[in-house]
Amino acid sequence: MELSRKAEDYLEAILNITAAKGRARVKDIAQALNVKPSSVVEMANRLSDMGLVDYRKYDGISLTDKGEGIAKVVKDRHETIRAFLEILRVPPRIANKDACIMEHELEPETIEQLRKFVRFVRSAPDYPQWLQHFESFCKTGIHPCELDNRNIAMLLEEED
Amino acid sequence: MELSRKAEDYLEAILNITAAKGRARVKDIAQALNVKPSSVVEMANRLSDMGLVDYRKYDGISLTDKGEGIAKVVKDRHETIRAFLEILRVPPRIANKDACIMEHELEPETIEQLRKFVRFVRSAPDYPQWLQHFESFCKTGIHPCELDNRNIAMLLEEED
DNA sequence: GAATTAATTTAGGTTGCCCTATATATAAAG
DNA sequence: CTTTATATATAGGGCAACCTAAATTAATTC
Repeated sequence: MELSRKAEDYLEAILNITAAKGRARVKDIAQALNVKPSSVVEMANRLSDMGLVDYRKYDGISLTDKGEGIAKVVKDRHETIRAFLEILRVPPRIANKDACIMEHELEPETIEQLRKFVRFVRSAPDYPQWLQHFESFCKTGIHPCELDNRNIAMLLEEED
Repeated sequence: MELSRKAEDYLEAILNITAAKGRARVKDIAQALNVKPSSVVEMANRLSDMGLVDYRKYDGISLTDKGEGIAKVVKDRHETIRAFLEILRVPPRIANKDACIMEHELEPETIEQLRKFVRFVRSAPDYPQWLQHFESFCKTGIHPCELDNRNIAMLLEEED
């Protein structure tokens, strides 16, 4: 009973739309996933057969408990990956888009390491120095720690 | 002329097999990608139509210059992602597997940030302290920097 | 409440990627 | 050089996701 990427995308979209608008209509789902309404109907039937959504014609789509459970796991993965990419200074819109792509099929071990990394950065008492270094590395291509004592001495001299 | 994930996988496999064994035979490619030989033949024809491989029946498959160029870009992405996941302490086999999954479709900006991150870590003069901290965080769930002076004082007292 | 507009559903088709079973070509062994 | 084994190729299907066009139902407006 392996769930496809796309099926996960649909579940996540339904969860988000339901949270935002109370009810997930075919049109909204189609818009969110950039597909045609007929494709949504097709998937709705498939998900309904799997017991993951309740789908009655002309009356929107809602998650079953089982479907909601899965959707929340998917969404949580998504959030982790998005946060992680933003730590790496991927622009927010791209981070979100790529999280959509990465969130499926990665091994649990990998997701877990991403999760730990996010927690690690967030649990630091101050804004981590290495992250500041990473930022300046992104801009200059130079690792601040490469500047050894001699370089620092030179820099100080220049300040005269 | 968008190239599909799978097509990229085939190109990368052909590059690797050619490097290792001199010539990429249908059987080897099938084995590398876990598909049946007939699937390889089908894709070989498609890639040949696109001008990415030279394919003559019963005589193996080789990359054209164009195909080799693409394959090398794909392989480079793969290596970047694999290295990156290993920095995050994802076990090597899983890192490699998940790199296969991630290497397609991520935005160039995201790949670029991963690349920078890998370079950043590698260009550090010493083994980065924050990485040591991340490792102990993975084991203990505690961020070493959370231990402020008081905690350190307590720890020192215990050493008496 | 009849007519129009919008949303949804159905029917039928396409593409990518995979498969099995069968046929054919090449390589190895007798 | 013929037989056998291995590798490759072809034919014919299947399935997931998508599409367009046509039909149907629901909602809105007059």
